[in-house]
Amino acid sequence: MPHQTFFNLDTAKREKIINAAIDEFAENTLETASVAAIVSKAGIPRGSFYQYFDGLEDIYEFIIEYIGEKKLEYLAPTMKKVDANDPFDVLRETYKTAVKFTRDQPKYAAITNQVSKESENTKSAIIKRQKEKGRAALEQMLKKGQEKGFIDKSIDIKVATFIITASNAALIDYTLGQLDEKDLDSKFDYILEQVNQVLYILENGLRR
Amino acid sequence: MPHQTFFNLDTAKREKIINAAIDEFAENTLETASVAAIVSKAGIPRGSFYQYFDGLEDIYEFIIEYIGEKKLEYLAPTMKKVDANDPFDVLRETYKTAVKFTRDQPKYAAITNQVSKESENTKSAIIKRQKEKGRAALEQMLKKGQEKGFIDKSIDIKVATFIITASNAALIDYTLGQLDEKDLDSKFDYILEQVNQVLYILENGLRR
Amino acid sequence: MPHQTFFNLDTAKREKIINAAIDEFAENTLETASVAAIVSKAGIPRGSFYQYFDGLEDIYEFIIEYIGEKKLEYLAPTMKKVDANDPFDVLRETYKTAVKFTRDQPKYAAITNQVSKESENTKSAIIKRQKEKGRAALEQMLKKGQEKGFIDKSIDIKVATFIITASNAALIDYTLGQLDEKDLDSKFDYILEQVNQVLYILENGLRR
Amino acid sequence: MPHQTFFNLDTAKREKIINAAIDEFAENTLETASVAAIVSKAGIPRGSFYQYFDGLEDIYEFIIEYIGEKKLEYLAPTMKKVDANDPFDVLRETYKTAVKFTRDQPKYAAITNQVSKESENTKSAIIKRQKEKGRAALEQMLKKGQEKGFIDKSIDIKVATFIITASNAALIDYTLGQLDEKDLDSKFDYILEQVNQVLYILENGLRR
DNA sequence: GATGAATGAGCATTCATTCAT
DNA sequence: AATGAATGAATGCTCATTCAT
Repeated sequence: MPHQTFFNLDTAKREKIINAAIDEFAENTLETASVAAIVSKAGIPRGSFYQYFDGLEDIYEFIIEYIGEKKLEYLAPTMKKVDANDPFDVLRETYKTAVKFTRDQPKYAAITNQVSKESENTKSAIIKRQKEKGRAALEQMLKKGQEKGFIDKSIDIKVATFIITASNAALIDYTLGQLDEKDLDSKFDYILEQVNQVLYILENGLRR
Repeated sequence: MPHQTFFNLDTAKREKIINAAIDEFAENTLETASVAAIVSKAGIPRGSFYQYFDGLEDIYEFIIEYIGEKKLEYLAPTMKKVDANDPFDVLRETYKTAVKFTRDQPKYAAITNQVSKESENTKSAIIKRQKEKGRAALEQMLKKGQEKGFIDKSIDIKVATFIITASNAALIDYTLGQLDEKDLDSKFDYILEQVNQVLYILENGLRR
Repeated sequence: MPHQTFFNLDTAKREKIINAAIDEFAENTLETASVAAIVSKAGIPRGSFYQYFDGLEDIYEFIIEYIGEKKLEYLAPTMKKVDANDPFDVLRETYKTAVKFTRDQPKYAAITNQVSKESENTKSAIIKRQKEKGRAALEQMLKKGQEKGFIDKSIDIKVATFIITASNAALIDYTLGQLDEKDLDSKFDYILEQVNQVLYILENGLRR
Repeated sequence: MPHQTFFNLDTAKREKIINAAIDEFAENTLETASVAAIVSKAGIPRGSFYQYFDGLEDIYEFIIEYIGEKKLEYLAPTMKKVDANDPFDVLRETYKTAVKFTRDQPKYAAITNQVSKESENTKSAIIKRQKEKGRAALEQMLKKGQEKGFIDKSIDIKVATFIITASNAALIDYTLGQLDEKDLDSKFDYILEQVNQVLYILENGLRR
């Protein structure tokens, strides 16, 4: 966890540091990222960095958490609609929102993407928790759908969550790769079309 | 690509080097792996390494290819059965075989697993090709299934391949994490059960 | 020398700082001690430290002097008995008292011990003075013993002081090492026995 | 222990490194010495240093051992004379030789001096061993003297060794301090005079 | 006077790669 | 072709001290 000193900083400076770190972690894993790059991007002295953080891992975990919250905030309104709707419609919309998030915040998505690729048996408690959080939100949604009779009762919701999570992560990764390029808008439509097809299969697979 | 000098080596020495590299890459990504560790494990002089390879990336790509072939050899017999059978039975068996491969050759599987996590827009042509190869084999299988009327005609086979690949990669990752532990056999059965549930959903989703 | 600000502090705070410094210097030399550790142990802000002291060396010298006084207070009553007694009995008792001091105040002794190891040509005036003080007290005692005819007249008292100081410092060091352990009491008796043997030799060497 | 690579170096280079290290350790403790200073003095690249040694501690221990041997070589001829002579004559000569060593090789002596000041309960096995070696040589000498009836039978030789070692170390330290200055020769004579007085006391203390 | 953040020099260490033998 | 030493850039991190509030 960052030291109190970090939270005492004025917002502008804190954001400069956060953005520098996001830049670095969007382009690097924890292993290839460097403190040197972050302090240089943020324009702060090396020593200050260590007054705010324990080290690279510390800021990494902070950023993971920070981005995780942003993504959840982005997706939550959509996912909440499950109470009043067919869960497959909500799922479809959620997928779309996730793809939009990737388009609008590619750096954030790149980091989220890394987390999703982290091995299930990672040592980092924060990454574990973050992965769990994402899964939990989806699981909750599916459970409700099953209770309301939309989803085949014989299906283990944990397994369903597993497949959807995996498919979604793969889609995000695919999207990130595509969106590097320029003709962003046509690509975007094409991706949403693919999303629909993925959902067509999953819906068939799950629906009662 | 390794230099000719590497292929001129007698088999024993070449394998010593290959095994050392496999050991290293099973426990490390390209970024965290080190030439130092490989030459030390292989017991060859540092200079020799550079006489055989251009550098770390060079041997990495060689190993990726090497392992990819091994895995394909392992899976091919199962996948070929598609000509005479219900493709879902074959898919089920293929999943099982993939999980067995993970159990029997955890180092190989760990490396394969890394490849599957490599971003779609990786710069490495070899990794791209390797990922493509795996996908192609599966796609071929599904296409046949669709032609024979087992799979819903309206489904885009590329998308189906996408979901199955993603689900499978996630399963392998999950399996690798579990198989670290001791009560291997009971774990193994449990994993196969999960595989069946995943397949139940996918089958429902795809079958005509 | 500490600034006036330090002496203006209320006793409780001043002692908190002194104790923190004693802790640090008991486990470290000047070179390995750190301001960081002292302020952390004392629970005072970094900036305050520099308002009280010029730096590490400043507080070090203050502590050396502080401890030196404590030790002298501890030993003085014993050493003063020389007026009415055989100086060798007093010397014997002084050695014992020094060993007791080590047992009762191991931190103080550890610091004293460091001073005694400081090179004769140290640059620090305070350490020089402190070493000199200890020597002077002993020299005074021996001189009286020689005047009263207990000590061989042909012996240079400075040289006698030299040997006794060296032997005593070595004994204290030895004692500190032993007293780390648990069976303190039996160790303690053993050490006093060694002290007696050292004194047997010195007495033979010095007595008329 | 230094790596084999270090011993493979040609003598000139190896000695350049040894001398650089001796320079550094003569003026510093292990804590204040730096790899940076050694490589700069030796004129070798930073990386080479780590190809020869594990780190600062490694070269430190090597130097301690190296110097220890040099000193023993220097003193051994003198100490061996004990077989045919009064041990007190030999002790006197040994002290003189030790002082000469200090004058002739002040850097070596400075390092030896540091070792002698190392706490009895040091963690370094090499320092422990080195201290023990010095003690053992002296103890051997005294034991022979006692057997031949020169030394009081009731004296514990270990204790005698203890006092002599302590006195000698203090003398060396004193000598090093004095020899910094210029009028080396007159100082030297003065020191030898002090040595004689120390020995006068010790001889009285020990002789039968 | 109290505070605690800012600063950047300094350190040990690792590493891939080159090069001389 | 084999060898293994040479190289120096790069990294994470600590620290005493200064400075602004």
